[in-house]
Amino acid sequence: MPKQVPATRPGVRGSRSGRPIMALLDLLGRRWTLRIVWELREGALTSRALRTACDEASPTILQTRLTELREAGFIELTEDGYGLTALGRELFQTFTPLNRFAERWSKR
Amino acid sequence: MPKQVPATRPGVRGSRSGRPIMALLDLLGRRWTLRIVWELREGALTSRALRTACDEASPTILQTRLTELREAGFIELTEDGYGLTALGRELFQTFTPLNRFAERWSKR
DNA sequence: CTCGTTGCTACATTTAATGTAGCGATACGC
DNA sequence: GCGTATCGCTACATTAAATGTAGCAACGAG
Repeated sequence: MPKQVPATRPGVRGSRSGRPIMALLDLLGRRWTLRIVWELREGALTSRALRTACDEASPTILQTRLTELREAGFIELTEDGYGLTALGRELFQTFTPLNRFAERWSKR
Repeated sequence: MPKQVPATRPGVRGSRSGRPIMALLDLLGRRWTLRIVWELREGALTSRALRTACDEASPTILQTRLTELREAGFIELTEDGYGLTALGRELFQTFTPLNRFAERWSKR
């Protein structure tokens, strides 16, 4: 009996509730997803540069996440490499405050 | 050769860069973590109620995440069940805009 | 043609998550 | 006292996901 699987959007769990936030939280709550968006914040990176930026994460999972993020419309492959779409930049900005928060959190 | 493992804070990867945001992104980028914080947004839940809210996620992983989130100082176990700490509520608020964004995203 | 880099994939190994069951502790009514 | 119901939490076998290594085809530069 699959648990989170039956998604209405391919590969995105939690969609069955009809609450988009669940699908989004599920997508972002996969390993490296947040990190990828974060690393692309200042401009496009080639897939290999991105891999380096992501602590040499395995190309397998990086590719998987890149595909998911592309299907979600957050990133795109341009001639400069992978970059955030307008939507992706919007997404990034919604958790920009996280950076400031992380600084305070680390000092707790 | 362990990849993300050598954390300075137990169980939190990405800390070696010294950038707190990496440790935070890593912690939040684990399955169910974001969801748990989300589900506790309106008040404490017992572990079983939380499990129900989280689509019957397995108690094993829920317990793991709850422990991690407690060590991170985001949640605590009170007499009402698990609830967000002051820090946890702060964290939640940093990605509150995500909800509004998710609505727009789902209509793309 | 050769060399280097791109995006991307195969595949075996290792790690994480799932699903089911059940523990001890606490609190109820009986 | 005796059920019995819930709490937080754990054991453990199964299944799914991530890792690490290697290498592909395609393109451009020299």
